[in-house]
Amino acid sequence: MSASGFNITAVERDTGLSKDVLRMWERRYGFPLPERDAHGERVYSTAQVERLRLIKRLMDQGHRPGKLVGATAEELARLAPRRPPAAPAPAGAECLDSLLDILRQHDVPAFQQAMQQQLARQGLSRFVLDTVAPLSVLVGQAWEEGRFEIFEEHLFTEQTKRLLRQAIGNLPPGRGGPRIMLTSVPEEQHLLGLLMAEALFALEGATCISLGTQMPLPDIQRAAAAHRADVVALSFSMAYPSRQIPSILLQLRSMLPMPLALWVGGGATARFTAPPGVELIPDLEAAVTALAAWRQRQDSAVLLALQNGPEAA
Amino acid sequence: MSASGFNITAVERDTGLSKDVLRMWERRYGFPLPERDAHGERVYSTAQVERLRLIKRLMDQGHRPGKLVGATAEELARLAPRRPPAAPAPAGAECLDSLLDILRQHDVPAFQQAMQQQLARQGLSRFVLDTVAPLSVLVGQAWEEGRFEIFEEHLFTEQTKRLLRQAIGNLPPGRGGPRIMLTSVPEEQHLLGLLMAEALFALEGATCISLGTQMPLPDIQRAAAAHRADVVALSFSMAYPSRQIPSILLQLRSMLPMPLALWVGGGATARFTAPPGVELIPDLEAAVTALAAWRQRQDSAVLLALQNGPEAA
DNA sequence: CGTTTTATTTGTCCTGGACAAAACACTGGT
DNA sequence: ACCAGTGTTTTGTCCAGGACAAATAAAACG
Repeated sequence: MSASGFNITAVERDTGLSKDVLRMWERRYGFPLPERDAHGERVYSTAQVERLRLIKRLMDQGHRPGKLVGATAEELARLAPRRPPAAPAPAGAECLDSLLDILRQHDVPAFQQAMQQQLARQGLSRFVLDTVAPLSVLVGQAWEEGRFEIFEEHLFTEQTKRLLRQAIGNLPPGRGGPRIMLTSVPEEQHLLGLLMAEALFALEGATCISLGTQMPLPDIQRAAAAHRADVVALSFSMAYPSRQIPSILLQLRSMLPMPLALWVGGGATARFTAPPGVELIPDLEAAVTALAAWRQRQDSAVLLALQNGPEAA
Repeated sequence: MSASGFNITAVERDTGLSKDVLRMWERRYGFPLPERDAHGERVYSTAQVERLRLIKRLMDQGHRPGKLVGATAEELARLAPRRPPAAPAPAGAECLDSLLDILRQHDVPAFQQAMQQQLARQGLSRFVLDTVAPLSVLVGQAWEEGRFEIFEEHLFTEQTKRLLRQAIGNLPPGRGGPRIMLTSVPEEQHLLGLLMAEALFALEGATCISLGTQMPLPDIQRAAAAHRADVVALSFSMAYPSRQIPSILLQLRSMLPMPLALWVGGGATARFTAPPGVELIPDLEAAVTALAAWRQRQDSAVLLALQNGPEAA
């Protein structure tokens, strides 16, 4: 229908490739070669944007752009993710598939009810680990492969956020453990991962302070001080440009006092190495582990202080 | 602590000013004039970033950059927001002020509890109209005037979203009335207004389908069809560039079948006129009115159909 | 006084050059 | 055969300065 074209800003937004990269590829590889409007500005076709999105996805899986711009059908064959052999979720696969089916039928009440049921059956912890997490991966894959519309993905995200928030709200307000501040950096708007982590942390009795997404670094610093946080937990989704992450973490690390822990999770964690002083949380199980480790460290520190000089307190 | 400098990407991230703008200002106004590293790349100081953030905030209030880069103390005086003379909320002001105070003290449990209490006292409808709506205006103003940090505003938004979603979830699932699909266009990420509207609609027994924010226009079209929506409700926040809104609405209107109503609300509604076939919802009271009007129209249409030819059904 | 026309301000896009960091390919030693 | 070190290619980001259009303010006009 819409024969409309995309300008370079729109393409940057829709593909996650920066303007500089788009122009560079055009210069070096001759793709994409957009039309120009009356004023000489680039106008990308829908097909080009589609293809760029595919290329970006393959790059996120570890391929290199130079190899991707040539050829066309072979890419589909090469679709095999290079980085993670990624064993598909084994257990409860039928159940997840049936949830996907409900989504595809746009039956909101049925989806809500099925999820509620699943939550009641599994309990919040297993529900997060065994249902929400793998389901969100499946939805992401389905969308990337064109089997899902954007609005179906949005619907899943919105309904699931709702459910998780409600479940978290029903927990007794955490008073103990570390004070964990959860947020994400600017340009990173995915909240679902943070909510899943928060659910698990709250279940363990930690005090969670949820600031939503897109917090500028200086504000993270100020917020951590204002809330007397022991831990700052960040999430970087699969889509976030992983190249920029280490420098962001380095900078944030230098802005925060050392005793404050910095935990980083999300789909992007597979694609970079953490600077010193930053703990990588590759998956949700690791989040629980990190929490336990923090507490143990804390306990032994207290013990040590008592041994060395009880009067110091 | 951090004697570190910011590179241009970090400044873009933390201030919201694009690299192009930063270089342009340097060329035109001579500010900011960052140091250069060994390789000739810009290195901004913390003070410069702070100042840029202040300038950005004032610009969002309607000031122009040319006037802001000169002078230093006068800006603090000029802090007065230029856009809205904005009559302050009259009724229940003390209560709102006390909520603001709690926020300023970063006491999350106390805020949650106070809001819960307020909700129980007022009921959902009045709570939305008399507490959440004016409070979000106040928070917005406080942020613009520098009396609130960004993270305080985010905290308010996040906690309030949580509360509203929970309250909506506790309502009986709407089965009747129009089927209302709520979402926003790309670049518009504010959800709170949509949630407030959803709460009111759900209270009236309408069926709400919430897709979250940032839905591309073609997907709105497809989603409306898939969900058999009677109404598409969009929200444009104060911050959205109002110039672009009419053309977006015109385009969307042409994509949707005519019997489907298109309702548009949010802070931006004061600054543009609606194209034909689009209903403007300037505030939340109007949302309830629009719903009642839709139903009445529907009823009389049914009645008319019955009078003219009952067998047509 | 309200509306149209002109001037100024301001942001975004463009080209093409340069360089560093990462990924890869190759070497020689144990 | 495996590993460490070195050279080469790939790839992304930054820079400068020019151009222009969209947004805003100022001026002219009815």
